[in-house]
Amino acid sequence: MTSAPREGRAGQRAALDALRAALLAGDVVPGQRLVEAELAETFGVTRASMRAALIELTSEGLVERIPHRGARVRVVTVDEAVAITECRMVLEGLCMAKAAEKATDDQIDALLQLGAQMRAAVGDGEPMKYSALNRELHRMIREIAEQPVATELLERLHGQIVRHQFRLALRDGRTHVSLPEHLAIIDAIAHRDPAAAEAAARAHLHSVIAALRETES
Amino acid sequence: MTSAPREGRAGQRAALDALRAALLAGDVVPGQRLVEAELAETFGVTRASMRAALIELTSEGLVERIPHRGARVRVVTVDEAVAITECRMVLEGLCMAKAAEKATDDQIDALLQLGAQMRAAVGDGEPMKYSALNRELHRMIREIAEQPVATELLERLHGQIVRHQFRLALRDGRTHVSLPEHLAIIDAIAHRDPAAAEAAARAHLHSVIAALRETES
DNA sequence: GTCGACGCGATTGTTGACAATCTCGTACCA
DNA sequence: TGGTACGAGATTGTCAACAATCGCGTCGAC
Repeated sequence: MTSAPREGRAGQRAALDALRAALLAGDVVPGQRLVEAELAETFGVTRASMRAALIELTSEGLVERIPHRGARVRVVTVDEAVAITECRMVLEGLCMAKAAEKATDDQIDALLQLGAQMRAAVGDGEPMKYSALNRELHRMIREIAEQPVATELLERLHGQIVRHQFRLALRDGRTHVSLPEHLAIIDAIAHRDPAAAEAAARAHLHSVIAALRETES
Repeated sequence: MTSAPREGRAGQRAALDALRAALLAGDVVPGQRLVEAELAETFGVTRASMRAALIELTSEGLVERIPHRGARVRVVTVDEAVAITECRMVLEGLCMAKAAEKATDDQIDALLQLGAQMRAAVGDGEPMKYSALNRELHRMIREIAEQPVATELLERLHGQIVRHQFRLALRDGRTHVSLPEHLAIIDAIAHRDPAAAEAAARAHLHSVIAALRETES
């Protein structure tokens, strides 16, 4: 269990990972105040360690810190989520173009297999499984692309909008829109066509942006 | 002067800004050790404040911190600089496309005027002035694009490669390659052509990447 | 009755001291 | 002579107490 508080030892790292996990899992609601002393006791570390963790999470964009007024869970508006997704769009496009250039035959086989699993998950009406496969697909593509900078940026940006992503995934019929877009990406990489891969990535995230905008009624 | 050490007051922010300025200005050589106590005394803040600043600068990618072994100025290899520039390429492309969509007549006038100044600076053989105008151009475009997320990412990435940028700017004839690329970007935005603006941005940074690669002999 | 000043409780920011860990030079041994 | 164990010094990580600041409720004046 990562939630087991370890007294003192490696306090900062423990506090950082524990709080980040809690934020990404949605255990704390956006806008909620994050009082240093309170969190420190919860996670079994000292206030200094928790303070360092909060500073780092602020840099990651998960937490908002105002001088002398404390930290809160950062609230990401729909407009910000759109801006973030626009950045993800071009960065994913870069990764997928590079993946199309670099993919080995084995890696392409793995991608095709993953695509088949995703198709099956949608056919069987298993959105949670589809979502997990989706994450695995993106992770695998980033691994193939070998673009560490883009990978880090994408992971950071992803962390900021997990809440919105989650809400999107719940929408009915979302998987039926998403699936062919992902299959198109896999197809383009399988054909080693960087331009098509980038275009497919952009088309996919354009669709995500449109869906995001629909939620702001 | 921002470099004047203010005792105690707003220690963390002061330490952060002071050290970041020193790193960006190249006052400390890459790989150099950054001892907390030493820096704290230099900048007139406490060790805790300097520690917080180092954590934040680590997240910004300017500093490398190893547990129990201290912090050092991060060294960015040419390969990393290329990867960073690839990311900048797609993000700048996004900004310029958006700028082409959103630019007002006044803003286009300002861009054209800046372009004329840049042309003049190159003609007069003033690379430092050209470099300053260059930065101003990119800043202005980001302002027009109104894409805060991309802007922040670009500034962060830029900070990591100032040293390489600086070395590039010194190369003879670099401005004569760079100028027409920038003028093409301005032209595309002035014509409100997002696709052309993005293509011009990419062409420019492709050229920067090629120049970077040439430096790794 | 409304507006502004004051003070209290809560929370963050800072300080100095202490403990844990690492680096590097030195001595010892095969 | 080469290699390993040891220890001193330096540096980071941790801790608890103290000072500064902020939000908010209360009180008083007009």
